[in-house]
Amino acid sequence: MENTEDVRPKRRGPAPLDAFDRRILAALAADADRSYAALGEIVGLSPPAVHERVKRLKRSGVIRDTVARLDGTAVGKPLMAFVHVEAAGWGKSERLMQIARFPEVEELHSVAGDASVILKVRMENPQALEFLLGQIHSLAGVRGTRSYIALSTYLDRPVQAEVTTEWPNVPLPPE
Amino acid sequence: MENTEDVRPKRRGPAPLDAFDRRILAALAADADRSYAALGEIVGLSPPAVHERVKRLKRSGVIRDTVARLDGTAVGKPLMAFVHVEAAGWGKSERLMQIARFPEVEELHSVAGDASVILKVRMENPQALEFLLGQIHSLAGVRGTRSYIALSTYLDRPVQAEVTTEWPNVPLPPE
DNA sequence: GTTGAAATTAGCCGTCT
DNA sequence: AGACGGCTAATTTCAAC
Repeated sequence: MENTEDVRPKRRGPAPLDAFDRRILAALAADADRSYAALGEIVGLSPPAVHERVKRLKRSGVIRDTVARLDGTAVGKPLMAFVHVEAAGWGKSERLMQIARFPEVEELHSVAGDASVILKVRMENPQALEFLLGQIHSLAGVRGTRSYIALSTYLDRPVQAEVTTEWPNVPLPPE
Repeated sequence: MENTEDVRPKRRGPAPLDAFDRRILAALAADADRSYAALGEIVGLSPPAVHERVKRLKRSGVIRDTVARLDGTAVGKPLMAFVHVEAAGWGKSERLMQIARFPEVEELHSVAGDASVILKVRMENPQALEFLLGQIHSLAGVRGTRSYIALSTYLDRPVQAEVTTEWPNVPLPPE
């Protein structure tokens, strides 16, 4: 055979995740406070094997980081809101990025839709939100904002490793 | 003295967080993969003292859990979107709650504003979003939805223990 | 990937400051 | 309430198979 080594050299892009990887990721996304031994029991591997895979998944960036999730109310931020920012020009100005410096701002996305940027913020009270909105409005090119204050949070979980497979037509099991 | 024991018995509500607690929470929210010895160095306490506090913070619920945060694209969900659901009656129907069963749904909040419910979803492709929107529209009382597809995510971090104190007038440091 | 052993670390006493 | 010492059990980590 000749000339096969440059056609799809080995694999392009990141290594695909096998069933073991998926199970490890699902387990760690649900609770990262687990020993490799416990993980091994869950996914069906030995502790060193799990350790090896976790190390690889971290290196490759599949696992971004592992963090403690705090209770917003307990740390003095009972008020959560999404803020839609409508920018005149093109949403991503360097100045706008600066609002990420506020610890109250947790997420910042540019989006397609009738908003240029969506922020997720969490703060002490409405006054703090008012102040932040003032800061945003003071930026050049900001046409307006719309805020959606959370009344209740029914679900708040990290990225799930699982995907919906029974597809289509899983007509939402009644109750 | 008489009759002082029922007036503010000791303390009501959760114990307030002191400066050490704040530092511990900030460190763990940024990276939960730390030994108590390392944490102690950061916050200025001995390992046992840190251990004691972390245990208390977990018991009291200030630390909800510690999780691995996965890369959406790497797990096959490159498409993130916020979906606003406008419900006819009162947003929180039991049926609507059932969409939390989809692993693609990460957050579900009822909000004040011109949307009854806001969902954060992450999925494989637009077809998957179309399917999910179909499921939502099939629910009784759903008047309509508006979707905001994320083009770029500039910030995505957990609840921060810090709060903005230099307040008001921190005019967003120029670059 | 598995097994088995070594080096760290976690977890838990006391007691002292 | 925290520091310190030591102690045991558990976990991480590295070795060989």
